[in-house]
Amino acid sequence: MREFLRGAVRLHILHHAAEQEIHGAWMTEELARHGYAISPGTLYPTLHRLEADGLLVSEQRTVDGRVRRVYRATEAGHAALAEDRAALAELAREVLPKQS
Amino acid sequence: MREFLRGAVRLHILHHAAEQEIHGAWMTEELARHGYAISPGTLYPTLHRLEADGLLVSEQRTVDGRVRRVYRATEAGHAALAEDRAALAELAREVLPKQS
DNA sequence: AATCCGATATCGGCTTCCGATACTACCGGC
DNA sequence: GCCGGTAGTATCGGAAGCCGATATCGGATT
Repeated sequence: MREFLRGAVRLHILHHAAEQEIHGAWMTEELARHGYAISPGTLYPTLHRLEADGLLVSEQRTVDGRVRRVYRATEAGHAALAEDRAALAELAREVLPKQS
Repeated sequence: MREFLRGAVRLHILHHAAEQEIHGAWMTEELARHGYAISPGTLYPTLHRLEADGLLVSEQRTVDGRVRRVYRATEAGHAALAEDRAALAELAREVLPKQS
């Protein structure tokens, strides 16, 4: 059984897409940097889903002669991020002992 | 797409099973109290999985003439709880702004 | 012994996961 | 201007998980 990886990935994506443009490969690295190994078979469908749900918008862009699909959070994406953060904070309050 | 409900449920279960005996119906209420609506079709398989993974042990017990299956966390369950808490804390540190 | 009730278990259809593989577009070398 | 390399994205297919609905179970009540 996997822990809350799914939610963590979603949160990270929204978190970063809310303040800068992201793209799949970069997101993969960023997540790996935080210890989350995500396979392309999970990441790309997740991005597509977030876009289909209206939380992200994407645009094809060419950078250094490479084609990328860059994403940014929509207004709804920002709202969803805020909600998720609140849920996370509450969860932390509930099951985390005292605290830093 | 669902947020980190799955992980939250797991965490809550381990959290409570680590300090007292729990049973399915009670856990359902407790989760509902915190805003998590979980269906029996999710909860019971989850409990079974946690037990199959050696994180919980169960025992049939009769309380007030009602049969319950009560669960407690094993040693491995406590360890898993600690890990999950650490992961949660790190996630919170990463994506939560400053602090409450 | 029939019924009720709290509690647990299972079923079926759907969504999601994720490793592997394929595709696309651009590059440099020659 | 073809060829292999490479970065990045997409898809496929089997397995796992989700969850509403329904079934089952065991003790209590009458």
